[in-house]
Order: sequence, then C-alpha cells, then structure tokens
Amino acid sequence: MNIKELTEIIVEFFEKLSSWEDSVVKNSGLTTTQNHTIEIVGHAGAIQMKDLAAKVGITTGTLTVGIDKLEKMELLKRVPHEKDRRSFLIELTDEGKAIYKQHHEHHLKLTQSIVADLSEEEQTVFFSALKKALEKM
Amino acid sequence: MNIKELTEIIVEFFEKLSSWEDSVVKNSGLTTTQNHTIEIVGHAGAIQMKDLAAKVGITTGTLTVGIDKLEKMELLKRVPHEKDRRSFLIELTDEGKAIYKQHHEHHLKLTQSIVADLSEEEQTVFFSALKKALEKM
DNA sequence: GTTCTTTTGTTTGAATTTCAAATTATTTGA
DNA sequence: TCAAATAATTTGAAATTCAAACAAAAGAAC
Repeated sequence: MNIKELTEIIVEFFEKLSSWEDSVVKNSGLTTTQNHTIEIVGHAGAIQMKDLAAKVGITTGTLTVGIDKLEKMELLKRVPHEKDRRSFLIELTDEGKAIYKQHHEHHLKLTQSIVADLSEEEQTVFFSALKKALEKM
Repeated sequence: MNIKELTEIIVEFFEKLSSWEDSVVKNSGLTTTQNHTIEIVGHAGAIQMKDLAAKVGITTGTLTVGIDKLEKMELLKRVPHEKDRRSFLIELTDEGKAIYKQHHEHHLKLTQSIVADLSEEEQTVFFSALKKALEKM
C-alpha cells in the first residue's frame, strides 16, 4: 500500500468530516466550542472542569465563562463534587441530552450513507481497521 | 455491520485526529485558522480570497486580516489575478511551503503508525473504503 | 458605448472568545 | 498543624470574528 496516497485520503476524509461538522453545528445555533463541549460531556458523562477543559483544548478560565453561558441556556449544569468541595461535575440537562442525541442522529445518517456502498465484508474490515488505528493514536 | 458501533468509531477517530492535529499545531506557533489556511493553500495551490475563505469557513473580511498577518510572516503572498484586477491569487512562499511540507511529514508518520498493524489486504480495503466514503460526503 | 447590477476584496466598529496571571477555597502531604 | 499543590473563578488585555458599509472592477442589458 502506498503510504502517501493513504495519507492523502485520511487527510481528505478528516477535512470533509470537519466541514460537515462545521455546517451541522452552524445550523444548530451553537458555536463550535459549545458544541464540542456538549459532545464531550455527552460522550464522557459527568466530568470535572479541569478534565473537560483539557479535552476541549481550552484553559479552565475560558471554560468557566463557557459553562456559565451553557448553564444559562440550560443545556448543562454544575453538580457539586461529592468528595472535593473545590470541584464540580458537569452534566447535561435533559435539553442538553436532546441536543446531543439529535447531533448523534446526524452522525448516524452520515455513517449510513458512507457505508451504503460497501459490501458487508468491506464494512467489517473498515470497522476493524479504524479500531486498530484508534489504539495507535 | 452495526451502524451504531461504526458511528461511534468514526466519531472517536475524528475526535482523536482533531486532538492530534491541535497538539501538532500548537507546537508550530500558528493558530488553528492560520494552519488551516496554509494547509488549504498547500493542497489546492494558488487560490482566490473568496474561495479560500469558503474553504476555511470564515468571511472574506476575516480572511483579509488573516492573510495580512500571514503575508507579514512571509508564509504566503498575494499575487494579482491575471484576468480579474479585483482579485488575487494566494500562494505559499518557500517558507510557507516548508511549513506545509513539515506538517505533511507529521501526517505521514501518523499514517505509518496507523497502518503498521494492518495486513496488506486490510490496508487495501481500508483505503478503498475511505475513498468510497469520500465520494458520499 | 452607457448604465445598472453583481462580484471581489477591504475597512470599520462592535461583539465574542480566548489567554495568562492573580485570587479564593479546599485538599494533600510533610 | 502548616506549607504546598490543586480546582475553579475573576480580571484585564489581546486576538479573532462577524456583519455591514465601502471602493473598484467586471458583467449584463439595453
């Protein structure tokens, strides 16, 4: 297999997925960072500020402001940490969960359209290749 | 093939690639948008402001400021459009090309490590699956 | 060829986002 | 018990972004 060609394809795949994500997000009325935040909380579940900031790729100071806003929008909430009174766990509200789910539906549709042209065997290999790739990253 | 599982994996793959890209970019001293701009010009070659803005996902006003800065950093340059005196073509300078190449090297290394665990046949299927997927996006 | 409309890129002013550093409250560990 | 480290917030300043207004040039209609 030609590594250069494969790299090109991976980069293109990433680029297209990014634009797709961008356009989906723009229609949702949320900013990229807000959407990213909800995605991470939705996927990871209750999570501390500092860990969330690291995952989103911003400082905790910036996150504080961002969470203030999302809390006002009632998409997520701060829940006091049981064992550490300095800390909070960030969780999605019902409305936040709904938005997360809706976004996930978009992803499902995209996957379906991606997969439609692949044979059952190709799908299986594609799946396991991605899985192995993930372990390396 | 289970669509939900596959979707999960694709999203995770995308997430990891994003963080990887973020960390690579942060070490380069460029902002995400600046890097994105250079990536697109590097990949697409000489390109007009309006097309570049669309690809980066920003307005032309924002791009004007961004290109001003990158031009001062001597990473790219405005070249007058031959047939349309309103317009410019944006091109990478030698230094810009070097940065683009360097970034591409990082991608090559990542691909190599991703592919290392796949059999020749898996690689081929992975490649063609990605290719087919691209057409659907 | 002249006029009207559209397109291309720039400028402007305001809003938003972000960060680094200082601050507060709490936990950890010596 | 007390000093150091950690979690989150606040602050002030810088950077990024957008929408809208603008100038210059191209294209269309007549």
